[in-house]
Amino acid sequence: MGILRQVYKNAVLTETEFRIISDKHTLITIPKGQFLLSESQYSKEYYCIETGLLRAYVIDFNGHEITTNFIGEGELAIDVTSLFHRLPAKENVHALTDVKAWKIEFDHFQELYHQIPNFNEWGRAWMAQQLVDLKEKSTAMITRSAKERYLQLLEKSPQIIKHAPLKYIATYLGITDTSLSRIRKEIST
Amino acid sequence: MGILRQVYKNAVLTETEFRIISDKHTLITIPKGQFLLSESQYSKEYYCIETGLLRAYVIDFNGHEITTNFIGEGELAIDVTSLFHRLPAKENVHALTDVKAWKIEFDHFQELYHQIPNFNEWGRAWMAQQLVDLKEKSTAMITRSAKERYLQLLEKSPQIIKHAPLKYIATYLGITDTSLSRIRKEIST
DNA sequence: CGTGCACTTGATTGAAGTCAAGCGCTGTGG
DNA sequence: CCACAGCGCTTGACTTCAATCAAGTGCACG
Repeated sequence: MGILRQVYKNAVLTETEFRIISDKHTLITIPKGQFLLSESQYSKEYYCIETGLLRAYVIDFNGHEITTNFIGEGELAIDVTSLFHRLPAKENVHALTDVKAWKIEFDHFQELYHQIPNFNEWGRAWMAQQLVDLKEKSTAMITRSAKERYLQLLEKSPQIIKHAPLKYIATYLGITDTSLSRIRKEIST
Repeated sequence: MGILRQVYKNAVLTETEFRIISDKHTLITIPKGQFLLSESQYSKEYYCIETGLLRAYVIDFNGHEITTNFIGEGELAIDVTSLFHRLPAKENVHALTDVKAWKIEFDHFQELYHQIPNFNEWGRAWMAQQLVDLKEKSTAMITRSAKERYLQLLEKSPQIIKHAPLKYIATYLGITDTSLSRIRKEIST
């Protein structure tokens, strides 16, 4: 409830519109370890995270998992391609902790999207923001050392460092778990 | 003209709708070297490229240019953040060759976006595709060697390798011009 | 109690960066 | 018309960051 206000806070909505939107969301719980989405499945909904932490990852060409994203409170667990392009998902999403989340069906989302112009605007703004974030991560990969990227993540999202296992954080940062372990050692001194 | 059909080919439009949309575009020419957009400016339009090649880049924290994108025929030169969030641009965009492009004002785009639902859908699909492409580039940065990334670019976009100077391609691939020169040498044997 | 998982640590290797010099164009001004 | 400055690219010598391989520790859990 509170979290939905936060998720949609950048949407310019009347109280009635917000009610219409939030009524389409249902609260669910996801036990630690469970998958919200697996590769090659079709995604039919997205989730606004109320509490807990999730991880999205892909399998690379030699079978290694690469963490592409962590999804925490107030963020959306969504596979944009699968949902909007109606294609099989390339990503896997699973819960790193027990999770409470508000689920919304794509069909409902689609109705609201066409019915409420400011919800439509919100959707575009959200996508634009995703692009910005990803671009920033990309340039950081080029211009920053592994240690700097770790420190940046630590500052920006301490709850990830706190709750996610080292090996998942390592592939998110684009390094091996060995290197991340050494970085931590170096920092703690 | 032809290129606009290509740009909007994934939009489900009636002939009339397509006409309404393409009428809002005006053909312009951009001489080699000229900037379409500079850092800290506000972007008020976007461009569908008819012919030629452009480069987008950012300046990193120690003053180096990092190429974030090349934009060629049938692609869009656009700063999503600046245009949609009405914020100063973080990117610079300039022409690597003489360029012909169809320009459209954001205000016109915005009208069409609200007036033609399938144009709206097209916009969302385009953004979703941008996200996919950027994610792919990100994971390639982690999982592929510099040489592999270069070969991938060579295969997918030979016109970039052909027309862009080595130093621009290097920062796009996340390496130095020295390294790219060595990679080329190695490949040519 | 032992098997597996998360993480650490050491030794070595390797990919790419840095610094610096040099080559071949092009373009411009004396 | 030549001189030389600047740019785009190459090459060599050396360094460095992170990967790899391998062993070891501590802890959770069946």
